[in-house]
Amino acid sequence: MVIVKHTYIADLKHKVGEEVTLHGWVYNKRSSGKIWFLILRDGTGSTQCVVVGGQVPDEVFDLDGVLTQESSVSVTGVVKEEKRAVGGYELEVSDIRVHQIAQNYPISKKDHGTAFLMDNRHLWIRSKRQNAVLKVRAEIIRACRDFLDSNGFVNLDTPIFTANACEGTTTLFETDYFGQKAFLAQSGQLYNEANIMSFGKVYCFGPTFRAEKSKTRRHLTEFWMLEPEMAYCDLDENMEWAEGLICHIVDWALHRCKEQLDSLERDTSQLRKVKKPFARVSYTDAVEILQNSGEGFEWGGDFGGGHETIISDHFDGPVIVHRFPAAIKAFYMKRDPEDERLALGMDFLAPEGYGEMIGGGEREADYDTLLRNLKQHKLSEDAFQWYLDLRKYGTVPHSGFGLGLERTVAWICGLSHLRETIPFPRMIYRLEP
RNA sequence: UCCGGAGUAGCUCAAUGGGUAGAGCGGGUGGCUGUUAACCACUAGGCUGGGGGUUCGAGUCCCUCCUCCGGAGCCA
Repeated sequence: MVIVKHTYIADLKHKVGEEVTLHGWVYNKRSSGKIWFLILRDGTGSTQCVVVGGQVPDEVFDLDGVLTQESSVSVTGVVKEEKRAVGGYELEVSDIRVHQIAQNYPISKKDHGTAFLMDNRHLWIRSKRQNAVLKVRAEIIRACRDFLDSNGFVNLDTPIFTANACEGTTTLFETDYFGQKAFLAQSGQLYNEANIMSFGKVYCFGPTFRAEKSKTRRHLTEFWMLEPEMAYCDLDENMEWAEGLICHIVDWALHRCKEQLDSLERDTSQLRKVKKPFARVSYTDAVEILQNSGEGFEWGGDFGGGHETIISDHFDGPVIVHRFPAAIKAFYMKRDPEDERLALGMDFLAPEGYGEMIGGGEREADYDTLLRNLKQHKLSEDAFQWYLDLRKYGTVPHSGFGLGLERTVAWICGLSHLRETIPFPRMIYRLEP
């Protein structure tokens, strides 16, 4: 069913010669005495509206001196093809209806600092650039769901209030749950592992919370994570799913977000190079790459952002790193049967220095081994009783991963900071607006 | 928590070796019939982040606190 309530700026090219009414906000205004120009934006784009003295009632013409940036107006006029207008079309105004005159809009047409813009995030999202980024975000979400939905995955969302830490290591936000301690979820994975035993392939997609006091452009305290989980799936197949998902996202964005990526001046040649199969490198070989590049890196450590960049630059494209030292990975990761020191984990590193987008791996499916790992990590056996149950009643090899949505948006859009990839970012020093 | 950097008009930034705080944008007033972050003229707007110190004199030098930005660690 299609509901058409009114005309949008994006549709003007199909309305040449017709009289339409646009509903939007004043983006800019230029006056030249007996003629003035109103740049209107409506969320789908912006267009120039021309107001000519003598061709409209005086009270409409006099709005030149009244309208301010971001005032809300409905503009009626005939659509005209016009080379002089940005976008190629303009509206010959016959009437303007004012909804409200905006007062002292704080964001001007000139440059602003990020601190000021973040304080005015509720207004900043109206800008063309933020509109483009957030549109790409919405399309990437569609791409993720489209890929999984059309590949037999069932979307089952997992709780945000949880009683326990999933990995024990990272800091969690604590809340009061009717007198009991509760934590905000940092992953839905453990619940996904229960769900796959009913549905085979599932995914959850929602906000997750990390109370780490990270202070970098690559971290938010609240971010969205897509987490697929598959029964009867080993590490190799897991990597193929991750690869397929990334390719689908990139493809989708290149086709459906052309206009947005153009306006963000994203060089898409790098994105076009993202093709299957991705390079795969073991942790051990990656360490060798680091050492050969002159980094004093020792086997057993975790990669930092700089290390990831060196590794992905070495492959000039996307790369999946696999089989990490078990000591630096979570208790639920399956050990490599060929080398007990290793865990069957994998990270997907995006090119151009964007680093880790995906982290995941094959899960430990054996009851006794999992119990031993729990104890080694000094986690409470009681709290994980239900999780251990999954290994008692028809356990199977299974794998999954988590994709950081905001990091993916930043990479696709070519942004240097995650704060622009979500409407209202939450960071260590940013809880408002 | 550690290491850098920055706080001056509503916003973005200037201010030579301490010596009367300026510009652009935005606001206000006026002008202009095709403007493209339009332009031109005039105009209002300041406890230089807070506190203390040195000095005849501090935006500038010293101490201290606060806030923000970038990076490290941790991670998606």
